[in-house]
Amino acid sequence: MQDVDDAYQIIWLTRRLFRALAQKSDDSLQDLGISVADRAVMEFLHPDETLSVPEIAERYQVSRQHVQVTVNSLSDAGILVAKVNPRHKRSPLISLTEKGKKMFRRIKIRDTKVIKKLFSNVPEKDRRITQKTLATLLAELN
Amino acid sequence: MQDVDDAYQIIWLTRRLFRALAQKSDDSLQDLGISVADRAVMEFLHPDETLSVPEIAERYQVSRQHVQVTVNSLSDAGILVAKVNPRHKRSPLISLTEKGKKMFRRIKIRDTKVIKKLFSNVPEKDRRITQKTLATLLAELN
DNA sequence: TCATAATTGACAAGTCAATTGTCAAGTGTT
DNA sequence: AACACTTGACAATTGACTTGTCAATTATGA
Repeated sequence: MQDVDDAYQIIWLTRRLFRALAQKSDDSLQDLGISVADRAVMEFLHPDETLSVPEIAERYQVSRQHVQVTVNSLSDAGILVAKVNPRHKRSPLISLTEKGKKMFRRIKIRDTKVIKKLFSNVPEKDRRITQKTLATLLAELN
Repeated sequence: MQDVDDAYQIIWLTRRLFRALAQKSDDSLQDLGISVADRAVMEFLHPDETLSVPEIAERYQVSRQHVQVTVNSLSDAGILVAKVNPRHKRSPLISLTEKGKKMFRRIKIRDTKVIKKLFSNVPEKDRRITQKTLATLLAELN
């Protein structure tokens, strides 16, 4: 079973890592008053994407209702704007406001610092292979 | 920023993969009537570990209250037993019953099949590197 | 073109893994 | 014996989702 062993470990580590990362991410976003889910939505729109809610949901692979809620709350906070969608009166196009862009830039700068430190012991080649492996697994699952 | 790019991707993929795996895991465990959290606890006890609830919590890196709840429900289901702990009257030692062991063996066999298929396009060397990288990252976070 | 099907926003309720807090019983330490 | 820690039980809460339903809008295909 040697050959399945690493595979098992990878799956287990994914679970653990996810939780540890979510924790860290949460802490880091707390002072900005946004959640991990908010951040994810912002990522899809940064810097200049213009998408409808269902489009974001599709890329995020999450229910449109869920995205709707976070988009609404980010709009209330002045982080996103809805512009009229010529193709659909009921489904406006969402994008980041200036405030939203500035905020996301700040988030990314902070993240980059943390990530650099986090990966300081992982050689470039290993990063590439890991990235490729995880991407393969995700593709396989879909 | 090329050097941070793979790192970003790895983190993002971890999120996605986690959700996809949880989904899959959930489906696969459904007919046995156990949850992903239940499965995780069983894993710590399989095949012959004997641990108190706080000990499981520590290894799982999760609150003892959370473990307590799942241990209680698995005990009710006859999957775990509590034996008197000579060192602590209030904190019994938990282990798998025969039924629990049999169930976990079944789960593992199923998982192995799925995992083999899932990793069929990932060469052994890449698995090793990925496993090592994720372990490094997790260690770094703790 | 007109009926029917699909998409969408809003709202509601629920799920799942997990957390935090509190209490009382049990333990260990000085 | 006094005090601080550990533990199980119970309760409330959170965050990131899901599913379901309704009514408005848009797309389609006979």
